[in-house]
Amino acid sequence: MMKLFGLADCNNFYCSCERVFHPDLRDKAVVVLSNNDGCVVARSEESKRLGIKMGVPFYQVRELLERNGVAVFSSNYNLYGDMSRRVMSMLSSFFPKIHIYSIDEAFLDLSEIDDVVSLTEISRKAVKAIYKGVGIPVSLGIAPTKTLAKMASVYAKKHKGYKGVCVIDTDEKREKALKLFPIGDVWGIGRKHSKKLEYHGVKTAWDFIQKSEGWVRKEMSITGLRTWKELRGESCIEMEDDTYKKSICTSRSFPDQGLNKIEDVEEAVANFAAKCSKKLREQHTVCGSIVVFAYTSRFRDDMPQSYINEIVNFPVPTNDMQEIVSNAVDALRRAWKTGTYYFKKAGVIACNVCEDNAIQGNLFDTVDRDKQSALSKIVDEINMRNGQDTVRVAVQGFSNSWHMKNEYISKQYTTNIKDIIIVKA
DNA sequence: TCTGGGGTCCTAGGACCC
DNA sequence: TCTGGGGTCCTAGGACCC
Repeated sequence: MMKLFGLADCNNFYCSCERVFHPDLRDKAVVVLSNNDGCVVARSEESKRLGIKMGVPFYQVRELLERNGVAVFSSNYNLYGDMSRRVMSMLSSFFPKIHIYSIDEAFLDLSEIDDVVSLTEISRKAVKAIYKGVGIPVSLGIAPTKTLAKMASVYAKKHKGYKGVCVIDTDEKREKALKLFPIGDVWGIGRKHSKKLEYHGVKTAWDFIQKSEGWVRKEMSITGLRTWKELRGESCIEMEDDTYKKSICTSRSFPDQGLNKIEDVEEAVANFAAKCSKKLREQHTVCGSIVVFAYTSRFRDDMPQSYINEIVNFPVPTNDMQEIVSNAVDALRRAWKTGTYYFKKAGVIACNVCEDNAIQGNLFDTVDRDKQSALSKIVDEINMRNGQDTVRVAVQGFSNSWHMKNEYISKQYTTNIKDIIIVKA
């Protein structure tokens, strides 16, 4: 009996989400833009064929998109998050142990299953059911290691004949798959390593595993070696336990030229800090410190540059909104330099995150913790019932100067009652 | 003119100690 | 002040992922 991993990957996820609510776009070119409509972050197959690259700035391809009648959407994370939850919940009804890896991917623990034939059948059933139930096409790869399962999912997506499921369970299949797989597409091999490997004559994943263990260790450190071993069929990356995030970041770019007034940046930072505290509470953790950062556009060498990076250490780890927000704003004020700078991006990072049941008391701690955490909890509840940010700390403000631009946003079909779709009889 | 957001892990090098 | 080995801890930066 062979231990196997599965990887379920939603095809062109954001585009597929938009298509669910625009069935007329099912075979048309679609792209989804990042926040502020800055870059292209998702492309349908048709858009990829037009030569639109991942991450390209929107303004550089705007004309090409218009000329080809490509449907353009601003990113709608409420919608994608909700669709993701639906896909994951259906997946876990077919496979008992899954680990959600990203908004559109999940690893499956298939160690209990020893019959590959029935496994393939179940997997095809799952793919079919998710498409029927949620409307999202999913590709499923199955193999003895996570890296190979990722590779298998790419084949499952590329070749219709697989019916959404590709299994690499023998050495012959593995060799064939590796020989056809470009080294830069391997999970764990990024741009830098791929360039270096190509320089050394490595074009495919197969070429890579012909290199010696010592060479790989020396040139690519132990992470590269892990990828090498996984491609050879030796599993090194196990299923993770569901744990909490070790750092939590909330940040945004500001539209147009950016913000130069401290009040505006303060307001943004206050909101980022509040959001961080909420994320901390949601995963039942506290943070020992935060970093407040803000910087000007690196693309504008004609304008003065500034980089703020201010750390706050808390006497006792906290997830309290009031405490995190006021400290973040103080830190920004402390680090603010005189002069005119247009800040293009800012954010708050919560660091030294640990579980909230393990807080160590501190002699100099003066805040009433129980009272504060009760307050935060009430704030979260009210916001959940009545919509985001119903209750806020004063400095979070209501001005609109730092908010995002999203000209092409679709509606909140699944999460906002006002936008519920109307079915015609 | 307009260039995303949120993570993890590893390593090298500096500070500091004996 | 210079010389020297060896250890730990921290941080910045790099590389990767989606």
